[in-house]
Amino acid sequence: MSSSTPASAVSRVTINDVARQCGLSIATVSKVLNRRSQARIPAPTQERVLEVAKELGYRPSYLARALANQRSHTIGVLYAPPMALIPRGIYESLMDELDRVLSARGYQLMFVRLTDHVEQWRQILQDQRFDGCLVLSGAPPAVVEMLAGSAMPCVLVNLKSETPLPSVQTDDFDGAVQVTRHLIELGHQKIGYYADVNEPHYSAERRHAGYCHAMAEAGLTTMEPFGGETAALAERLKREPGLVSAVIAYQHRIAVCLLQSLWRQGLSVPGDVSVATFNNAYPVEQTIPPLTAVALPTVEMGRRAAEMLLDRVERPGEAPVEGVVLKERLVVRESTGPVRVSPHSRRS
Amino acid sequence: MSSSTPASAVSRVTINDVARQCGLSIATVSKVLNRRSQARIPAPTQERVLEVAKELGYRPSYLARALANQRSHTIGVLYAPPMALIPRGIYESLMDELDRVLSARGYQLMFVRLTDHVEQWRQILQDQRFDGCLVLSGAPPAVVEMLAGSAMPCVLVNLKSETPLPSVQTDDFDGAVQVTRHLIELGHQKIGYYADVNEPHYSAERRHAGYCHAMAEAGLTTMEPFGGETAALAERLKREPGLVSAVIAYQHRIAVCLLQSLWRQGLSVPGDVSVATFNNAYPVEQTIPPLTAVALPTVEMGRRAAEMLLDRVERPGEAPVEGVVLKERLVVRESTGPVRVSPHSRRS
DNA sequence: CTGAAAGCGCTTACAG
DNA sequence: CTGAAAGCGCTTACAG
Repeated sequence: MSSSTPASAVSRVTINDVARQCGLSIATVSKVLNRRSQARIPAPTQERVLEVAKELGYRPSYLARALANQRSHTIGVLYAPPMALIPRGIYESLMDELDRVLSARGYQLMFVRLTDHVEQWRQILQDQRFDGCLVLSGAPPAVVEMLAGSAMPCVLVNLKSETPLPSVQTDDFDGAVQVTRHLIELGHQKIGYYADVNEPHYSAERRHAGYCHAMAEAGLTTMEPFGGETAALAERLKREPGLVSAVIAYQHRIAVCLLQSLWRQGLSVPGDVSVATFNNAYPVEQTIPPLTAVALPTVEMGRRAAEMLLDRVERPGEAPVEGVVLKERLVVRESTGPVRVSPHSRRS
Repeated sequence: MSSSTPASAVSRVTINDVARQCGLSIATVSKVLNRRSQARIPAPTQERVLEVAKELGYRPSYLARALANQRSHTIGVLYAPPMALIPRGIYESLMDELDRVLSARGYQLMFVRLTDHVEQWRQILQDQRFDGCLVLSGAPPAVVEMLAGSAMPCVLVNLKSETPLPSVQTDDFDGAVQVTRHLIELGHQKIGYYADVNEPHYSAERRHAGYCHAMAEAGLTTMEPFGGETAALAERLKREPGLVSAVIAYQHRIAVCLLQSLWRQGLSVPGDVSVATFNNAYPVEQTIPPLTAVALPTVEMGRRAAEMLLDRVERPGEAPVEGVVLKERLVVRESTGPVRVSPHSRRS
């Protein structure tokens, strides 16, 4: 086998082989295989083509077909490391739904890592391999700008941009209001908010704003958000028992860490302090105790993003730029409970 | 804009535009752009081509290039749902490394869900879009068979097959021996093994065999593996305090559940029972207490798999079928501790 | 050093 | 109803 012949191309059967075997032209074979209704081809001919194609194990070349059609039926999914290849948590089910919807309509997903090497992805985004693309949160502004200036249909997923591009976002303000009200209803008055300093995502300010809104609405005083390491926060909560009786953590990963840090300090949840968070993603159900969390509508996000994108791909220029904002839903578990009269005085 | 013109194709600049602008043929432009060393093209000509290409924003078409070269520089990653789109835990860093190595060598990854709809993926695997593929554990035997019968270069990742195909696996037997010995050194004698009934993976028997081996080696009696729900197991451990002083769980997810179930029963870890597991993946470091776990060499798995595949893609027919088996490494944390003389008699 | 031409494997007006 | 031919955008012997 010569090194210039890819193994995958060995003795490949093409449309020519099928045509020859049938004694027909490739044009006719193509029409039969693509079920062009306007070309009325007699049933017997059709059957023969189908039969021969099957017999020969003919598979149309994706590359040739895409080139001729000027359409690849491939959608790019753009994401930025250091996020893991597939961003953790919420994206699992979102991706699954995206893939489900798109593959049902004949499209394939291709993932693109947005590395520092700008030329690499810029190339990929412009080399005709995608019919459209989905941009996940975390993508650098340069990507969004480039797409805004190009004709490539795209939808931003869980991402906000200055440039007007279609997007699917979540109502984090409302989610934050929901979880804060939940704590207030449990009798909490001193409720802290634990921000994630590493997160430039749009939800950061919306969640904090929602928390502030719900607190003000109930006539409660908002505190300066906590930050830094969970260990330091837990230690402080231990030292200052009356500081807060509940903490809302910006997202599930830091909430999980916080539970561990509180455990190390001997503080019980929700006995000494209630903990609630955002993102109803693994492992919030398996923590000790299970975490009360605001669930993002991940499946719906995936579905809407996929549909919006396909609309643009299949009817370019028709769909207006729209920003969909989906509601979140509170899932109450055991990490939040009624406030105690005397905050962990027992222990301290 | 006509609906027959994809938005992404609008006013696309091709090699013809560049050639015309330069007053050269497309052949020459192609040579310059591909840096064909044998064709000695004068520096001034080269510069002009490069300049014009840049000025026009020319990007070679992936489809045309791949079709002409009979090489797509795209690698398929085959995985099976119900596994999440990206299988959880260990695959995050494995995928990241795969992608890193492959993209450094000019290849892109494309993910393919192996759904029930067999024709769909069979099509994709044979339509010339991939130069090779990686098959992740969980893929149905039908996929492996098909690949074994085709000329497509492929490597099985963390997957065992009847058919002789190149693969990267882990030494789960040895990993199990390591963790069992660790518990034995801590003084444990009654060590249980908690199997995952839903897991047909090859590691299942190897891990159990390694456990049996280490137990026998120390002259200890192996018990029948536990199974079923973690809640039931925890309840049983509560009822029968002397049953075991340590449990090895088949994988991290069930270990995380087990910790929660033990907590519900009021059993302390490692005070009442030590817990160890496999897969040093999120969230084993954040659990209460942090889990002792056998780490799979995920980064090395990714690297080896990528390299083995590229060898086959770039020099077809040369590389022999090989099965690489990589060592695992024990990471000791707080969920395992010395055996207690009187097993949680305090409580029961 | 450069280019005309064939080829990669399809699709699609268009003409018969 | 069927097929010759042009076209999708490249690469690569081959000839000059």
